[in-house]
Amino acid sequence: MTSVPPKTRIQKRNREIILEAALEVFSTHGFRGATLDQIAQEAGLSKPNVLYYFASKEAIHSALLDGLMDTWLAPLHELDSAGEPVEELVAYVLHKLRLARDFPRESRLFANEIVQGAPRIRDQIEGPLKALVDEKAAQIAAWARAGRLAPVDPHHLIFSIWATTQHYADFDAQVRGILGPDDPAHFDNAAAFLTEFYRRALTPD
Amino acid sequence: MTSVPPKTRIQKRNREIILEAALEVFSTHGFRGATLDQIAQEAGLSKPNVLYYFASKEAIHSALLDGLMDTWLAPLHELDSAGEPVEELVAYVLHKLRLARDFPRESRLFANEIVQGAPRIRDQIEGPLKALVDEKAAQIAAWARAGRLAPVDPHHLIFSIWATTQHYADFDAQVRGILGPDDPAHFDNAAAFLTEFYRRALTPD
DNA sequence: GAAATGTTTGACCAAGCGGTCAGGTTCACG
DNA sequence: CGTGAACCTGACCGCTTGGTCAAACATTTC
Repeated sequence: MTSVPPKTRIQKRNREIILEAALEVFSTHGFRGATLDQIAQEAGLSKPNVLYYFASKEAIHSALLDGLMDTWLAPLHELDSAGEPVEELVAYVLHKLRLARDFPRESRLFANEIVQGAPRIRDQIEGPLKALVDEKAAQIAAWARAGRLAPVDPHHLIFSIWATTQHYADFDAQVRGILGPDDPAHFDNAAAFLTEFYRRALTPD
Repeated sequence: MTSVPPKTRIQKRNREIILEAALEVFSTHGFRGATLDQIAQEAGLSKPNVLYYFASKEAIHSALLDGLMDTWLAPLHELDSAGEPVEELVAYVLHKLRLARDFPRESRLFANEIVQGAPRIRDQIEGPLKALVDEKAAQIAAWARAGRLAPVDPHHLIFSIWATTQHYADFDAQVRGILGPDDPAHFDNAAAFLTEFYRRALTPD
């Protein structure tokens, strides 16, 4: 928001190294559980050097969250009102599941934040996120009214999609504990299950 | 496990006060984010007094998790192989949703723990929880084979139920941010949505 | 090649942390 | 009502935390 884009290439590189390290640490320990020393070590820099690039621990965390929100919302943007409703929604489910598989740390960063009451991103949730969800919910409701989709509460449908997909990133430790640590296909199985599941539930009679 | 049941009524009372306060604090800040001072203040006791009843911060956290695991597993135990499959599963969904509504702090305590890699309850997950889930998954698979249930991957079905119900406790901040802070019926709406949703998805053709 | 600017660090600090302890207070019970 | 056990607390301790700073080291620029 207020930050000027980094000037030198060293700045650009080190800021990125720090954000990468911070993502690792924040996503596995939460904001308070993470320490600057941990982040510095993970980044291969000294602590004062980390603070040379970011004003504070808070600032690193904010930078991460800001940079992420857009990526996280993107797939919902793609819900196309011109498409075939059931297939559009299934595609959204699979897109979100892919995100959970490829960016689990980002997902857990959000999860940590929201479980603890979203103190730092409340505004983003009540503002742009709510606006986008409301818009897409209206779209889904219109589909349902037109009989092209089983009648569903659109907001709760969206929640269910978030829940079922992000579960594989956020609760990975539990999923792996139950399925066994090395079930390499469990994301594929999840994809198959969710596809079939949402298709059955959403296809109108 | 090793703890002798408290003797005096003062011990019983204060241990309970401390656990109640600790649940509040741990569930909103995570283990590392919570402090003994916070717990002591919330409990209305001095910090040394808290440590008179529990050996350490760890010990309080363990006591909470131990006492909770059973409650959390109970509804899955009730899945009755003699019942009607779809209705049994819908009843399970609603039972879990009620738990999320009535015990959100307990749910968030687990969520915090699992998001951060479940370092303290890995054994419980890979042991008793996995055993119970595998048993019930076999039951569900049998129902599906008998044609009394749509064909589904039983493990992923159970994950989806956990995800969709606990979502309303764990991600409460997000749900409220989107639905508006005072939608008193949102749990009822969720119940209606999930009932309809799982019925459609699980009823065999 | 030197001055100016940008980068890095060891040493340090105040505050907060989990936990201890000596001693005072309250309670149960004969 | 006396006494021993249970309960409670202020003061304190060693350690970690986020953050500072002066000075050393690189890098760019002219």
